[in-house]
Amino acid sequence: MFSLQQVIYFKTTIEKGSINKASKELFVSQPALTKQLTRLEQDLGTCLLIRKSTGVEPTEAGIYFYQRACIILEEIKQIMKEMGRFSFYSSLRIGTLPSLANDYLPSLMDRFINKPKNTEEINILIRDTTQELITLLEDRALEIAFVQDYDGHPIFKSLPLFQEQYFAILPTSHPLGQKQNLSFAEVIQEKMILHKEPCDIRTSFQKHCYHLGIKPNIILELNFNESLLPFVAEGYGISLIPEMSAKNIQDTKILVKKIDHQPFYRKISVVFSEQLESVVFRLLTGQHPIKHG
Amino acid sequence: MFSLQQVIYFKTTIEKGSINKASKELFVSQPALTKQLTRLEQDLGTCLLIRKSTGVEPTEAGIYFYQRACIILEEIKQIMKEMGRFSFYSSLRIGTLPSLANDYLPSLMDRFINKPKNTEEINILIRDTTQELITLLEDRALEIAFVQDYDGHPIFKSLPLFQEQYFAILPTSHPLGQKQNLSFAEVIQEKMILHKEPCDIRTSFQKHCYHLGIKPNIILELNFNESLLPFVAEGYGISLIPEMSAKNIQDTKILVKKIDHQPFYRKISVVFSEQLESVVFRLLTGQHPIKHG
DNA sequence: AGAAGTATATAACCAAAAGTTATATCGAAA
DNA sequence: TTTCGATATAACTTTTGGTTATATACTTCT
Repeated sequence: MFSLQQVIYFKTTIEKGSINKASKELFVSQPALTKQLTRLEQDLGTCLLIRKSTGVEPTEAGIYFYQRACIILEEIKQIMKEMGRFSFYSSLRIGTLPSLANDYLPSLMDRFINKPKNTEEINILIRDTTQELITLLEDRALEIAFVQDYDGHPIFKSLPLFQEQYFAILPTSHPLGQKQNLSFAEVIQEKMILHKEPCDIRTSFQKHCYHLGIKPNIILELNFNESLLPFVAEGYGISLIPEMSAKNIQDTKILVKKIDHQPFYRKISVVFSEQLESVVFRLLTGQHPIKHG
Repeated sequence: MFSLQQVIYFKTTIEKGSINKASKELFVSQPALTKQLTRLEQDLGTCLLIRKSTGVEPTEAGIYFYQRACIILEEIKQIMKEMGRFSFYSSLRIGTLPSLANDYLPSLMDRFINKPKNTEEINILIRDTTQELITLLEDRALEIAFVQDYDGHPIFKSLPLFQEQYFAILPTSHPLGQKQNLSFAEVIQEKMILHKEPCDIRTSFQKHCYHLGIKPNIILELNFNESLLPFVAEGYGISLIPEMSAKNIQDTKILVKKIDHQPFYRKISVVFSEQLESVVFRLLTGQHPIKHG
């Protein structure tokens, strides 16, 4: 009997029109995918794909199987979701980045917890980097993680939540303080203060700079337990923080400026193991699925 | 993601009401089944089965999943069948027992081959025992086998075709020749001639005797390349042959007698690999599925 | 109550399946 | 032709599913 995994592999391959591309999407190597597709064809006793040097296209049998497979997979997805209401996860461990822990996450939690029958015990764990949170998920020390700039994982599901821009923070005395808004180009010509690796802001900042072909001028690198703010306030240089965190800055020695042109932003996603899809759904919408029977 | 196999395992377990019983039906060990069921529960994030010392019963979630699973599995079965019309099996290797090779199988073949578009090349292979045929299936030297007294296999599908009685053959001079019909009890008190192991007739004959608590009196054991008939004709003893073969006996020195009470019979089945279900369907019904598109 | 009989769970181990990297092959386009 | 993008194959490793042996727990029978 063929496996569901093979069917998913096949579906993706058809949709991408290429074993190569599909293997990337599926987070497996191209030979692994080739092998599974061959096995599926053997199991069904038919040829499903015509292999060309430009990619693959389905045979008549392939088209037929694809159509049926899509329906089945859709049904299964549905069942998985439905099963969520019987979930035995009575306590939830949620991980988050520090910047989301103050406002965003608590507001979600409120809606979630106040619903009747949601008697789950919820533990919130804060970690400085996306990487750390993913590792905790992998170790099953977490069920759900709120992370940034996430680009997929072989075993977890994810849902993009929102984007937000980074803001520049500078000392009040700084010449750029005169301007209403700044551009990214202006910002990176200044002396920058950033945290050392691993650091999500730093990673995406460097990616952004590389993309624009500019080399930033980092003059100070802090450990994660040190706050950027005092160094900026003291005039060592300028730095970047997410909009959310920017809103909370009270320090009168620091100016917060929006970056207008070539905006530099982060994407927030929620990542979770497959069987928790329905719990995440509830968390995000505040809806409680009806229990039947 | 859970696998289809796990779903099949779960379905069987529910239907049998016992992991133990289901494991026998599925041809796997009880711990293997236990493990897969546990994994399925983990994958779905729910408890599906209540384990008792009398067996298992489904939880609310289990009942729900069972219902959905049945539908999905039915659909998949359907798809497998449908895929058969694209099958790349253009030549078929069919194995059979000698007793079926003369009349029964050729009559099937005629109907099959004469259908238009059935241009398959068909090879018939004759082997003396069911065991040999199953081994050839396992080695993929055959696609389909016609066997007797078959009781399931972990990887092949099968379909019972018909039953037929064994007849007694005796020398014309034999005292029992007077009677119209014989009983099994009468037969086994006589001196018996049988083929040596492995031999399907012998195996089921001994099982039947054991079941009735009688010990047969075997006075002569032949190799498979030797025919029973001359020995019976010469009066060494009596023997048993299937009805089909009995009908073909011309020898005037041999009498064929039906066994009336405690009838002793064999079950003929066709065994085949999963993806050939639709071909077997065609073979047995003479119908040719319509090709679409 | 104690013993026997079922049923499921766990442990240790083994074989088969699925994954990986490195490399070959093949056709299309430059 | 050469290069590039795509699939196939080979050799190897890891993971999964399977096996036997054994433990544990609940009925049932004497």
